[in-house]
Amino acid sequence: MKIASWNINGVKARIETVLTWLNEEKPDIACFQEIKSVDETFPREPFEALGYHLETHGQKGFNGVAILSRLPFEEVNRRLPGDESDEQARYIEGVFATKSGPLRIGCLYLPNGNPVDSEKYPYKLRWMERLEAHARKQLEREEAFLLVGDYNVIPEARDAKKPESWVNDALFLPQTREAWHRLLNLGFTEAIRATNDADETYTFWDYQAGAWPKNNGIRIDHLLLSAQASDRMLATGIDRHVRGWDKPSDHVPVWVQLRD
DNA sequence: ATGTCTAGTGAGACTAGA
Repeated sequence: MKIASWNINGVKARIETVLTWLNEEKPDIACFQEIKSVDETFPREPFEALGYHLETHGQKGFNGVAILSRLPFEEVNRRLPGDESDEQARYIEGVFATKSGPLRIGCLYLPNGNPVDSEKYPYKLRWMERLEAHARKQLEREEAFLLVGDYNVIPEARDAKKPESWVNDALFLPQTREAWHRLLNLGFTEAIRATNDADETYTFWDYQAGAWPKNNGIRIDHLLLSAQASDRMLATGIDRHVRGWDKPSDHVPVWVQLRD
């Protein structure tokens, strides 16, 4: 089965692009970030018409996450635990029954964190601590567990065309990458890098300054797999061509195929 | 070439967030 993640940058502005991609790539499960819609006005019908079950966790104006699945949801959890005062819609988790046992997928939109001298950077780091605590707890289940989404983390210099321009950015600061490595070191496999060692492997190109035609990209969308999930990994991919379509998101889909 | 896009507000020559 194919599990994809994509920051779509607004579901209403992207509906035709997203439907075209779903018809082309036919993921079994698709995790979307930045839906920029409240749950009540999310355009459910075109996705349900393609046979998807759909669970959303949105808010007004920005952020927001959603999971589409051909399999029915056995369980849905909204919000990342650890801070009841956090109002930002950045995490939704679904559980599905598969032939090989339960499959648990967390869909996350990790805070950007810029500017770093504002309250936004400490919020990002606290959010990463909460994600690590949640991941540690869920890994104890010893299930196939995936944490996928827009991490807003550039793991290494080779994950940016121009790493020098990111050295003081919240996506690449040492504290950000340390938190990323603490998460990975709980025992996750980073699916893209485990299967693709190529340079210039990116998932985001800014709308500004001709970033796409210059291939001035960064790799910030990631698929983290528990041991039980990575044992079933067959293939991964980045749907880079989608960035060249009309009305593109600034991110492209990333996906992993698991043995059923 | 710091060259864009989306949603919200309320009607902008706007703002926030990314």
